[in-house]
Amino acid sequence: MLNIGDAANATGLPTKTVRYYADVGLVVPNGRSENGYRLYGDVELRKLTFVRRARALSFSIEECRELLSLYEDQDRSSANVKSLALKRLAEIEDKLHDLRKLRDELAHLAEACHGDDRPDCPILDSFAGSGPRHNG
Amino acid sequence: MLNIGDAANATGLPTKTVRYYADVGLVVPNGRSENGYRLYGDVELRKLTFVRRARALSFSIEECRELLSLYEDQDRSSANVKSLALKRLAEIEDKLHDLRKLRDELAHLAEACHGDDRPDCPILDSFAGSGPRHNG
DNA sequence: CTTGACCTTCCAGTGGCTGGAAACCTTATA
DNA sequence: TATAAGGTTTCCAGCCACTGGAAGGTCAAG
Repeated sequence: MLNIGDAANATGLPTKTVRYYADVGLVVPNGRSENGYRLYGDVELRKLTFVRRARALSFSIEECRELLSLYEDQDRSSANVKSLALKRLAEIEDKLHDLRKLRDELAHLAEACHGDDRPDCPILDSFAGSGPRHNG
Repeated sequence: MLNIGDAANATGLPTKTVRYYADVGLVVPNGRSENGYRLYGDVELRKLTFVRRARALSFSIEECRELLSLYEDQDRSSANVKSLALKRLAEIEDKLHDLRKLRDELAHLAEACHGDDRPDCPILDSFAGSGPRHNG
C-alpha cells in the first residue's frame, strides 16, 4: 500500500492529479492510514495507469469513468468499448481536419509575408480583408 | 452605429462573446447610447471580425491583443507578425503530430476489437497492459 | 397595458487540473 | 529536545474563453 506520492510516481501522474481523481470519485484510494493518508494498492495503481493512458488518448474524465466501469465489469461486451472508441475516433478525425486546414492557412500566410521592416503584411490583411462589408 | 446584437450578427460572433471582448478590453465599443447600450461602428466591426478570424486560427486572446495592436500600428514591421505566426505554426504542427499519433493508436485498437458480446477487448487490455509493474 | 425582444449588470459554472495557504505527520540530525 | 526538511491533509482560488441565468431597464407593436 503506497502513499499518494509513491502512487503518483508509480503511475506517472502528478500527485495533485491523483488527489483530484480521488475527489471526483474516478479512482478512490483503497483506504486511509491511521494518520489519514490515502493508501493505494495494486488495483488502484492499475486503474490510475489505465486512466492516464485513456486521458492521453483524450478520453474525457466521464468517458474514463465509463471505460473503467466496463473494465471492471467481467460481463461487459466489447461492443460498448468499441462504440465509445469509434465515437472518439470520429471526433479526433474532425479535429485533425480542422487543424490541418488551420495549419495550411497559417503556413500560406506566413509564406506570403516577407517578414521585414515593411509595414504591409498579408497576415493582417487577411484577417482584416473582406470583413463586415466595409469596402466591398 | 450598431447595438451589440447587430454587431454580433454582422461579425458572426455570439452576443455574449462580443460583450466579453469589451469586458476584457480586447474590442471596446465606440461609446454608449443614452440608455447605456454599447455602440459599435465600422472600426469596431472590423476589429471584431479580425479577432474572430484570428481566434478561429487558434490565436489566444492575448495574441489577438498583440495582433490587433500591430494591426493598428501604422509603423509596425511585418516581421513581428510573421514571427508570431510562425510560433503558432510550430505549435500547431506539434499538436497535429500528437493528434495523428493518437488517431492511429485508437484506430488500431478499434480495428483489433471485434466489437461483439465477448468480454475480451483489446482496447481495455491496452489501457491496462504493461502497467505499473504488476505482471511484467 | 401587455407582450416580447432587446439591452444592462453581476454571479456562477464549465474541464481538468494547478498553485498556494495553514496545519499535521514522520524522519533525520544536532 | 529542538528543528528542519519532506511528506501529507483540507480548502480555496485561479486558469482559459466563454456560457448560462437571474433581475432589471428600455423600446416598439398591438
